[in-house]
Amino acid sequence: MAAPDARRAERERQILEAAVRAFSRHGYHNCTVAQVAREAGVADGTIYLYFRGKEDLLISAFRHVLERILDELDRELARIADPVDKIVRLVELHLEVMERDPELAGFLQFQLRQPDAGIRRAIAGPLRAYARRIEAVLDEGKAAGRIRSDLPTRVMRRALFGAVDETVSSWLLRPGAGTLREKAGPILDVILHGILARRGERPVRSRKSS
Amino acid sequence: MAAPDARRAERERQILEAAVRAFSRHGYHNCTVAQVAREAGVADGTIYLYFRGKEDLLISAFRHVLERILDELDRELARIADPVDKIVRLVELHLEVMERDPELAGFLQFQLRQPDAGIRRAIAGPLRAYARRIEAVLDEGKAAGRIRSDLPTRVMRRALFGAVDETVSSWLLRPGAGTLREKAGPILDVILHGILARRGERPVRSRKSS
Amino acid sequence: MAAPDARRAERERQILEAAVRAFSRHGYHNCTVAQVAREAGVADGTIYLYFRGKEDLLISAFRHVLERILDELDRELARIADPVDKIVRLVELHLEVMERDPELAGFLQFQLRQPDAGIRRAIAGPLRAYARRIEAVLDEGKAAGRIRSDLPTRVMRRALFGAVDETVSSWLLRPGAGTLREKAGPILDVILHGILARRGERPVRSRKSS
Amino acid sequence: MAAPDARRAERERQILEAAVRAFSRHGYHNCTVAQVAREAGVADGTIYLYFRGKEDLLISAFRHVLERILDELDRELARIADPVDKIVRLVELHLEVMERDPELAGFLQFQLRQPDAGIRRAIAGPLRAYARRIEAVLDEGKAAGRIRSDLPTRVMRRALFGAVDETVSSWLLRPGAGTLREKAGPILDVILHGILARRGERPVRSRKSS
DNA sequence: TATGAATGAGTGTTCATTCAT
DNA sequence: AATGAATGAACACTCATTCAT
Repeated sequence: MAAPDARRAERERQILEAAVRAFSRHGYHNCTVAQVAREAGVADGTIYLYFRGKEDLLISAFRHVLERILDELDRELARIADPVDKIVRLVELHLEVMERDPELAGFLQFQLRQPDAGIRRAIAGPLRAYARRIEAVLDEGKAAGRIRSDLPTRVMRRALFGAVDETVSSWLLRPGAGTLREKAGPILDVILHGILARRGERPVRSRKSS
Repeated sequence: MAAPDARRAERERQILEAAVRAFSRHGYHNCTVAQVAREAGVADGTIYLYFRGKEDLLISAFRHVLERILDELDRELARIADPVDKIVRLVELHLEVMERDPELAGFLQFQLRQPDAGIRRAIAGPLRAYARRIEAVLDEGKAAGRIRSDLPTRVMRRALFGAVDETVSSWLLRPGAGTLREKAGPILDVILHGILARRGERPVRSRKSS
Repeated sequence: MAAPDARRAERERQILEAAVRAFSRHGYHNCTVAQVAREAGVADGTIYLYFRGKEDLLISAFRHVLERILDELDRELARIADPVDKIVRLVELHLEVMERDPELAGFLQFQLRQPDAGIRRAIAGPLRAYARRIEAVLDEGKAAGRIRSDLPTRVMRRALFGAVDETVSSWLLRPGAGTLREKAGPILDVILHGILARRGERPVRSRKSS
Repeated sequence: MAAPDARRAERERQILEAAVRAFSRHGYHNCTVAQVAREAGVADGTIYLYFRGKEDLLISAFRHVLERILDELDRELARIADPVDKIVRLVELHLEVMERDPELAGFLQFQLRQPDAGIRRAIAGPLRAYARRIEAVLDEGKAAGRIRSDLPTRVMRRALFGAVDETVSSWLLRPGAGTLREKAGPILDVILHGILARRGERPVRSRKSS
């Protein structure tokens, strides 16, 4: 029946998920295309029927993975009304996804951070979709009066994402330091309330500007 | 005969600083040892009289660079009494260093983030020295009652570093988005005071635990 | 059911002529079987129902092309009585064929001259049929007392063919150097009468020498 | 001593001559760079210290070989006064060179005739130097009144070269058909005097022009 | 008969590293 | 100590050919 497209899509998925595993396991640069092919159970040449090359494989794998994460994220956030609860859930989900599949985490956290400028740029595009999700939630919070509106959304987003991202990286480097899920609360506490002790706090100001 | 060790140290420094420039410019993987040698003004083989190989060059360059940054940081922080002011200065200095030398920034921000597990581990060691500086300041703040003591120092450190790090990365990828220095205030504001609107805020709680 | 053999022959011709075009355009080695298939409007695999492989395709294409050229040659020569006129016509026709279809010319002149020994040998067979035509005409001339009989026919054939062949190659490499047809007269003059000055010609002097 | 340049030149020659042998033996396309390296007694990578790549190797080898042939040709021709004798000697030498070193002959006759347009063009340049030698001798003959001046030099050159070239090719394809040297006389006879029987010859004219 | 997706063998080239000078 | 010529292992990618449909 009319399933050649489905067949093709299935094959593509099979290769992409093999790529995530193989890249995560051996490291993008040390991983040969042949290893990805073997992991996917196809011949070397077959890879090139679906992707332009190794780099395209990396970028496509990222897009594939991100798509599924965004889907899950959107589904989850749709169920939640309160903007702050959404932020909470977003952070939790981020950590859950990483903890659930460490190979995926290694892929996203390390293999994707390629020093190569071309790859970085190609990654940046899709990544912005995730950034927009975060900013949308923050803006929603601002509109609802739950999030400070005297700060640029982008600054808050970078702080939030940076904090979570750094946490995941640390966790991957030091296995056995507890679960990742349990870090959600404290991180959120820092981002939501700040680290300053409540009483006697004085305004912070950049001391010099030159 | 006067100072053979000094001579050697000078040569070493010369090569390391060439490595930072060369790696930053071409990318670690695309940069050949010959390019580093040319940049340093020595022969290819000479590199191997000072370093075990390309990887050692990357790691040593990082250590060299970090050492100088830590020296400057320590000098600066020694002048400041207030723990919160120290945090402020730490963030400012981090951003200043990056802005002052974009080649150094590219090196630290991109070339150093190698997917290779071995490199990552080797980088992690020296990096902990920087982490310890941050944590020391935070602990000082806790002791002085200026920083919340109901949160693990490490969590705060990760949030602070992650936020700053993410900001630097973003800035490098989008040139012309203002100076880096001017981002210090807002980031600190987020980390110190949090992003929640002040009045009517209710406790944040993780909604589900499964 | 009507004419399965005719159908097959037609398909074969269609592929062979596509091969001539494709090989000529891209060069035998740079031309993929898939390109020939596309040019012929058939699937890649279909090629292999008609030919053993790429090399067989080249050789068969040559045979196909040569056959038609020989047919035309035979028809033309049959009309001519005088052996020398036959030689003249042979050269003219050779040049006409090449000029008429530059893609065919490129195929015969360049793509066929494969350094591969196996191909060279396979080409040599059919080519001998052309050589025999030339030699037949020369022998006819000898018998009629129009052509010198103190020289081996084969030597004359090689000189004649070599001169014409070299002329075609030169012409293909320098487009815009006149028509190919107009070269027939001078070449024939050389081959028929030689290059030696006949009698008491006086010295001609090149007007400039630099 | 000051012999680094000499050392380099020697190495280069060593590789080029290995390339001629290897290309001739296996065929340019079937010959791997590794085979050339082995033949030259150097490592694969060393080839690339002296040449840009496989194609450059082919072209450089041709230039190298041609240079030596031209040197020998010039030395020989310098000794001869009579222009026609020069032509005779040129043809003899061409055949001698080929016969003397069949591997060189195979290289020049087959491996160099690459269907690849880029290579063809690169070969054409140096080859013109040989063409100019032939034309110079012909012009000399014209000036001395020994060679017909009613024919374009280029036409004569193409006929002469084509005839000799075709002879060499034939000889390489049919070993055991006598020596190459002995073909010089007959070929020259054809080119110098033509193939027409002397008596009763009538003017040759192109019969039709459409 | 025809298709075209899949195969996997084959190779030019780079570059980190070594070592004779 | 310094050089830089030489090394050779490693790898992405192409494409002729096959075969299940």
